[in-house]
Amino acid sequence: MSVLEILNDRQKEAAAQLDGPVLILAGAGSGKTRVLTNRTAYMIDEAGVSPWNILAITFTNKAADEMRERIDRLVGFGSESIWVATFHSTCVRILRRHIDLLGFDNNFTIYDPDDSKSVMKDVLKRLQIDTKQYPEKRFLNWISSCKDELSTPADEEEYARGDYADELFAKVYREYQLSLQKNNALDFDDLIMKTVELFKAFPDVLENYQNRFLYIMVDEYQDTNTAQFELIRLLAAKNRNICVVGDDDQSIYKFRGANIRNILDFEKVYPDAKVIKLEQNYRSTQTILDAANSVIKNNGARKDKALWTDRGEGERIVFAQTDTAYEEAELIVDRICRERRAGKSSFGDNAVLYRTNAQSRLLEEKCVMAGIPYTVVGGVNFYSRKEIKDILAYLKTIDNGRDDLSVRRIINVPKRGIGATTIGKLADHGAANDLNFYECCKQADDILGHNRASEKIAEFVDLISVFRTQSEFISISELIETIIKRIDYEGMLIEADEDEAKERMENIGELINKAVAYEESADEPTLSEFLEEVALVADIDGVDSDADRVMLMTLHSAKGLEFPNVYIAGMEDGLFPSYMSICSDDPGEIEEERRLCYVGITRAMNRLTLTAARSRMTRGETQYNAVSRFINEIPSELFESGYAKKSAEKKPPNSTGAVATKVRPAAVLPKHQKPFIAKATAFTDLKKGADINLQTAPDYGPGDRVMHMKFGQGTVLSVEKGTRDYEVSVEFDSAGVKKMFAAFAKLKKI
DNA sequence: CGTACTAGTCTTTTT
DNA sequence: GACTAGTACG
Repeated sequence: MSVLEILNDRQKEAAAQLDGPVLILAGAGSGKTRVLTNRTAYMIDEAGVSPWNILAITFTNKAADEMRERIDRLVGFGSESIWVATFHSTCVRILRRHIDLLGFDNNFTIYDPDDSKSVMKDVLKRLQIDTKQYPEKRFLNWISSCKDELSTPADEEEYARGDYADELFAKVYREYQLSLQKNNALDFDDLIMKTVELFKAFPDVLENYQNRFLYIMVDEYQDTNTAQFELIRLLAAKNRNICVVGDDDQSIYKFRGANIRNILDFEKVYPDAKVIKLEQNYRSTQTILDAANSVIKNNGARKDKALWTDRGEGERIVFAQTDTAYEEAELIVDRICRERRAGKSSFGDNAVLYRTNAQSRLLEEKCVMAGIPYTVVGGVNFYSRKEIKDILAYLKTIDNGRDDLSVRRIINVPKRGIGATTIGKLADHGAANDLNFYECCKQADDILGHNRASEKIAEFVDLISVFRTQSEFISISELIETIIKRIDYEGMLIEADEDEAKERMENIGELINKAVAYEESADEPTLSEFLEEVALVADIDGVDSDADRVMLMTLHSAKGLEFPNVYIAGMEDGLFPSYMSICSDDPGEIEEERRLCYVGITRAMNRLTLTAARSRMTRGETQYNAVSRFINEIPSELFESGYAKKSAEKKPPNSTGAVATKVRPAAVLPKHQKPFIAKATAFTDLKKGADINLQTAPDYGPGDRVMHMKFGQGTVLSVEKGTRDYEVSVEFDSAGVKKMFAAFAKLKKI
């Protein structure tokens, strides 16, 4: 049976059209991932395309992993040699090989926004620019937009001509780039821009990739920016087999440079493009779709679409307004508990979505009080935690001594008696003699004279060189453990704050787990590659959608996901749509918020609950907000009666009968928990398939008690033989049921 | 050189 | 209200 068999006619058409440019306009819930995966399977199994010639680009690692897994289940073999990756990791992969052509070292480091900020501070200080008048953020945002648009410092200088402010910006941009280059570092935006630069400057390199990627697919095309558009255009220029999938109504990343014209004008750029619309929605009830459609139709320029479903009317939408944000959180938590007690849903069926991360706090508090297991997506990124950044700075220093930022971060962590004066002297010397900071440390004796300070520096240099030597012989996880022990990081944490220390050490434990997982999944694990994977992790990537937990996240993070029950909190004018968008002169800003609302509504499969509070605390001040205009855009007959009253206490009528509310579609998300980032496998080729080293069977079996580093004690439920490893399912006493690979989990029988 | 306090910022969303 | 960066002082 053909892999296309299970698709509907439109989907089939989209999947079977392999040659030439293809634009798939895929409405929310119309099965676009299914089309992409089955299209790929069709290429390999039925059209004789080599997996090696396929490139699939997504925005998040999570999406990439899911796509690979689903393809894997469809094709017999070879899926591991498809290049499935995010824009950023694709570019890193290419730059690692060729960036020396642009004057960088191939083992460059990737700076996160935090690092970029430090560099910017330094630049502004050097140029003696008053940060009160011109805050760093403004420069950084502006530089980021330049890079999204592929504009170089030279372009900006040219453009500025005479205007003082513009010239200042251009000068800062130039200085900032020089600083990065000196540190042998790239920021996130550079990854895309430099790759385009590389392809334009070295056509032979580009051709090499054009010859490899005969078939290119891009997911979430509505969110591409100019640089990404150009990257794809270049790669596809020779063979023109480019298939893009997206939904202009779900374009929600304009603030990050996404250009909605990329999808709206696809047919202008590729006049011979085949355009296919997927309009049948398999996710939501008619009521939910009606609500989504009635909101989005208030937007101007959009591709005409009419989503429909045969799932029936379903339950009405609930709207509830409370007096305070506190009560709002209570109401939501209350409903979730009640539903669950009534056997109508499990915790994992529910997601609470909101506009701003700050809203998560109250919801979290209420969940804790009610004893509800929950997961917050986003907020403070795991990798921006202090302890993680410290350890990573050690690793970066060991890996690439040219990264001044990392060296300076750890030179006095833990305290070694090396102060700001000493660091300043070394940094000045470095700037004057064009040396990087670590080199100056090595020559501290000459620079500072032989004294206490230079002795301390020498000790530090020794320490790093010992680690460097060790790193040649031991694994990354062992290296981390060695560092922790050698510098007594735990002791340092305990001294700083005993209560916090435990949690911080647990986070480091988690980092070690991730290092182990990486080493297991990579062909030839290297420290550089590990560091780059870690740099490109998104909040949503590590989320396990199968755990029975309520999910709390921003509307942005929710894109691409679906849940039986969705709550959208904070439906208030000034919060959602945001105050900024309401005040803006550009009506496009409200339209973007409306698309965000559309995304939120269409996440719901069976039931949608919208809530608002009359007052809430923002920045320590109480604000009184009106009900969101988006609520008024939904026809009142779609709401359950009792709308706008204190409908909290009112029992929802569940007599609609048309739709069974307990149905949990099988297609939600892949089953097994991903061992961290599987991106490394994205680039392995067929060699690996031939050389499968199956783990030896674990020494435990169903019923045995085992111990896990992070989750503590638990009971083994099952042990299944997978393709590369044994997949173990364990019920932990405190953490619930987890599925994991035996090799990564390092379970100990007890 | 290290600590403790203060002032300022943040809150729109993120690879 | 929380966190951070910068400053003054021991």
